[in-house]
Amino acid sequence: MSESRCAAPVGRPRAFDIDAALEKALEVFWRKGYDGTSLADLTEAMGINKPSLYSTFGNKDQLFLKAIEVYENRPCAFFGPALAEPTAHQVIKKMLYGAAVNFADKSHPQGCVIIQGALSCSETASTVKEALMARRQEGEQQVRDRLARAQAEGDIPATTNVATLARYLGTVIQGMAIQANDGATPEELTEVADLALSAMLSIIQ
Amino acid sequence: MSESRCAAPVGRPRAFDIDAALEKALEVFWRKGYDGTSLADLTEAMGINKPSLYSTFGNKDQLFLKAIEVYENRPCAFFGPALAEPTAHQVIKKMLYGAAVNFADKSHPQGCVIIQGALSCSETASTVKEALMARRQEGEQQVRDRLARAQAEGDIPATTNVATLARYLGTVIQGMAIQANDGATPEELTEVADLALSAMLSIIQ
DNA sequence: TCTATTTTGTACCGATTGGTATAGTATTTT
DNA sequence: AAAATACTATACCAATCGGTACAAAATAGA
Repeated sequence: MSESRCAAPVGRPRAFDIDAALEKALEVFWRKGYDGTSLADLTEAMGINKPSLYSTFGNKDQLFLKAIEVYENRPCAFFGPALAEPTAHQVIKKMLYGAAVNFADKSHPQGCVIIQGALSCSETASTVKEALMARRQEGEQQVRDRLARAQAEGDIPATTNVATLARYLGTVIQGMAIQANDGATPEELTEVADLALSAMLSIIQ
Repeated sequence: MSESRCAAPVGRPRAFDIDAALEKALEVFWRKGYDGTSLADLTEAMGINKPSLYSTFGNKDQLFLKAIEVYENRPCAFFGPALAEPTAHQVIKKMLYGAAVNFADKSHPQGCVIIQGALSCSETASTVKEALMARRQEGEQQVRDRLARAQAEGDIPATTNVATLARYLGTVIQGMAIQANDGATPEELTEVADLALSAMLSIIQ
């Protein structure tokens, strides 16, 4: 009758909290990017030493990938709920305002780690670069699918090109990440969101 | 009667063309970012060795700054002419379509080195990061000033907030840089530009 | 208490980082 | 031809890079 999980493990107990350490790692990657983050940066921020890091998380690449999973579930948790809104109008609105407020939030690094974590980078970062690119494209795909559903439901005119609409939404959100990096406030980004929203509403009626 | 310039200099002549070497350096920085680019990357691409690089360009920081000057004058030469257009409508249009075509141009790295060259980066890159941030903000300031002039000339309604309009334009252009990095084609970015343009036109009449 | 097991801290690995000293070479000036 | 000057090539520097070997330490089960 082996314990399914959470059994007291044999051996010396881990002296740190995996999730808390991951959040620290995320913050460093978010602020400095993959190339700009050293193992020393990570171990210092996480409060652990290199053997613990490697035995727990694999290597720098895998730690980065686990950190951005935390990012998607915690700091950037506006995306999924926005998609689940009942109307296209509300989906778009929640997404734009969510990004505006979240990207400029001063309680963590500004912008979005999925956008800026490994944009222009070395060859050694190509794995994580491609992972981030894939996530961005998947996000846009999800928006496209959601808008196509709205179109099928009669929520968006049949003449509207939802692919272009989704790409436009992605573009504005990605631009807001850069703006947040340059110090834009939540209020300033919300004004941008207002403008983008009215543009999209004029198209989906 | 000292020659004012271009006199045959004394000593062993330089074996490479400074401007051509700068263009090669720009391409590497553009593709890999400041942190992701090593001195070895640079010397290989430029076809020179390190002492030549250091005696001619100073150091990695200064080489980067000189490379982005080349960028502004050559590959990214749509910005200045767009500002010089006679009407706000034409300024905005030229800028959006210029970015759309330029950022996705496959004859050089995609996107914009001023946006992606040192976004999230190490502390050693903070000098160039701040230089890039300043250029972005100056660019937005120039757009804002140009739109304010258009407003004074009656080209834009007095009720329009030109600061928000300029920030929105900057946001869309910065977002298009990310889209270009993700493989968006000139046509796809032009569709985004179409949408952004119609949104702005509906505001400036 | 003893053994098995796991994590921790230190110390280390070769490779690479940005940057430079030095000697040799190619040119202009005298 | 000789001297002065400036660039090039090699070889090197300390520091840091990502990653690991190894032994001490801390726990569970017997």
